[in-house]
Amino acid sequence: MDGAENSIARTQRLRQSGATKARIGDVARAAGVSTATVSRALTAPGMVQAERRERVLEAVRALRYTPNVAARRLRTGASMTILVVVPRRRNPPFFSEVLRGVDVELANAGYTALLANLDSLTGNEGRLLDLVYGGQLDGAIVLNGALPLEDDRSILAAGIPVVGICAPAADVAAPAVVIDDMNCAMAQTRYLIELGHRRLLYISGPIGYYNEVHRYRGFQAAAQAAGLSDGDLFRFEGNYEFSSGVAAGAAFVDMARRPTGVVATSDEMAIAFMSTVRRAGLTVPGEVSVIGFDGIEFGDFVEPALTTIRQPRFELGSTGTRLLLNLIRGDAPAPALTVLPGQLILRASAGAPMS
Amino acid sequence: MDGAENSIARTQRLRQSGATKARIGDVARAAGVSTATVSRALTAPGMVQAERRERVLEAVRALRYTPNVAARRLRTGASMTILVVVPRRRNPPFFSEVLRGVDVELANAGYTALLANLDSLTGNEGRLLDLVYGGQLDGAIVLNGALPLEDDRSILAAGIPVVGICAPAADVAAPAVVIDDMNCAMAQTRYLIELGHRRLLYISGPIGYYNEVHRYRGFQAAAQAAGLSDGDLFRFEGNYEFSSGVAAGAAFVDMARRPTGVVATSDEMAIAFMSTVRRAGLTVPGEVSVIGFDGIEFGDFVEPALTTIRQPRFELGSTGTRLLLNLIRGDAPAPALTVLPGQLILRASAGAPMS
DNA sequence: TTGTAAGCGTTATCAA
DNA sequence: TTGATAACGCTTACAA
Repeated sequence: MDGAENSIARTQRLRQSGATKARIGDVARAAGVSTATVSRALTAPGMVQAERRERVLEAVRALRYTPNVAARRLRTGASMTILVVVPRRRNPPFFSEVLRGVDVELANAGYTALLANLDSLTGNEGRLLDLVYGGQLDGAIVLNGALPLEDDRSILAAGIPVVGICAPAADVAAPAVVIDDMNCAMAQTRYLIELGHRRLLYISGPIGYYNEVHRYRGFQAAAQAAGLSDGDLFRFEGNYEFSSGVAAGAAFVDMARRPTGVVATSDEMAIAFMSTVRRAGLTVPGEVSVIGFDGIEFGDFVEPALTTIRQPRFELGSTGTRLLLNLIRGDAPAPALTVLPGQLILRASAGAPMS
Repeated sequence: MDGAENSIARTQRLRQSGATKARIGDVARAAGVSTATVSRALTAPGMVQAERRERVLEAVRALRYTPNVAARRLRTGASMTILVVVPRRRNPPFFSEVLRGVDVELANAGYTALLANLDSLTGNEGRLLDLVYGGQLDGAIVLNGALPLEDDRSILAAGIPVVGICAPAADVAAPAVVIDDMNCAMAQTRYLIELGHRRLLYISGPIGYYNEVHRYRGFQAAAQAAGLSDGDLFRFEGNYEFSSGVAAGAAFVDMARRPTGVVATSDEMAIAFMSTVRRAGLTVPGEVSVIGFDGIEFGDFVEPALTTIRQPRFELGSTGTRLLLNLIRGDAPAPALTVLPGQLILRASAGAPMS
């Protein structure tokens, strides 16, 4: 409220002192046309006679006129702004690249991204929902399934188009662009098995969530297909972050009969795991082979270089964004699920088990 | 009372069937007050009689009313939105934490962050400036000195408050929050010198930019203070990214008389450098000691763990943001430069030189 | 193709 | 404390 009053007071002062911002009427007067013509010259140039259009544009330049966005939005009802909901601080190298895909695509289409870190959102969901319900958002991109929610309001109930990237938005019939989690996890697991590993540790993401459900399913499927017994399969619950890799590594070192192969569901966990067990005196891939998931660049600079699954991070972002823009335009009905493939990257952290 | 409730019920039914969004007039009618009272009840509750306020709030809930943001902005002239200009894709682990500081602080104050990746901005600066000049931005935070600019428009000319974080915004008299670059670089260098290194390689950031200028100055000052000769000091031009570390490492391996100590101006470069020279057969810190700059978490998981300078990343973000909010409120005149200290983190990548 | 004028949904002013 | 009402600056019927 303070802000509002100050702002108005300030504007008035500016006006009085002559440092006024040009408005459409000023341009109209300067160009000797009506405000309607100015508006058209700027938003639908084809509808204005060339000569007049020139006069208008010249006046615009001369007065340094920029249309007031709030007024335009109020009048048109479109905000050209997209809400991007980002998961807490997890895995910056991964998400930053996805975001770049989102950002580039949005910018190309003339949209602006409003970034909502789910972190700072805690207790602040309301503010965001005010924006959505306040008509200031044309759509939303949800990067990790988690949506801002209040007792009786949700982004979806607001009726704006939503697209999930990396995972479907929670409990929602919104289209999503995801990686082929299950097959990627199968590829990870199969690779270790083909190297000769028969006893495996799987370091999971938060259990119950979309990605984890599918990846674990892939892990199990590959293990079963190879005839591994349940007694040779272990699952350590992680959260994709370094700390989980450290914890898994510590637990691993203490195991009586250690697995020889480790399937991690994020590169961070894989990297922290390797570092931890190596410091405890184990060799990688000698005593334990490790395969990661994500394909962040760091994987190439750790010791040993990380064998992993590369996700098409940029494409996840850009593809999802294009989908949303189509939705907003009311174009084609989007497919419920767009699945992008991952790619196995062979480096040094996985090899044949010592016999 | 009865009348009000009936009225509410009726309106609610109408809305639900008509799928219209409630407006302030609907609430006013339902509560039996004027729109002015509704507005006050929501933005300045103290100015409304308790009993009436209750009636209004009840109607708001019943109608699921959320004020239209565009209208409010148009009327008040305040957008409660801050532009955050982020450098290209560089060093996600570093900037993501700075951004978290920004985001948390902004959210606390009820502001929303508009993220502009300088990457996608290329050729799109105009769009952003339209927003600024269109009155949709109350302030700007610039994360790396680079500002969107057009022939005749710039964020600063628009007259909104600007704050630089990590580096002062280019060519501008805007306040900034930075780390103590020079002293940190001196601390890096001095540490290597105290370990016994007399021949040093400095891997720079992009030459000419604020941080690099000051860090290099610190490097030189420490070297001179220790009486190192110019012939024993080398500078490799980098850009803070992995690729520079790789290039520096390759060049290093080829040197005839190699330095024994390496001062890197980013952790990514330090990490990539270590990895590169190790793969070429050199030992770290045996044959070459390396010290990084930033303090990202990855540094703890590489081999050997990276000795480095830790920047207070979150605080850089939050401090700068508080500064901006003060500026917007018109509070105290901000200091031109707020300098935060770094911290030397001792790990394993630097040791005494082999004699 | 152009101009006139009616809103878009708020909040601030002013009078009561 | 409250209500009527005039902006805020733009776009778009509608009429010419």
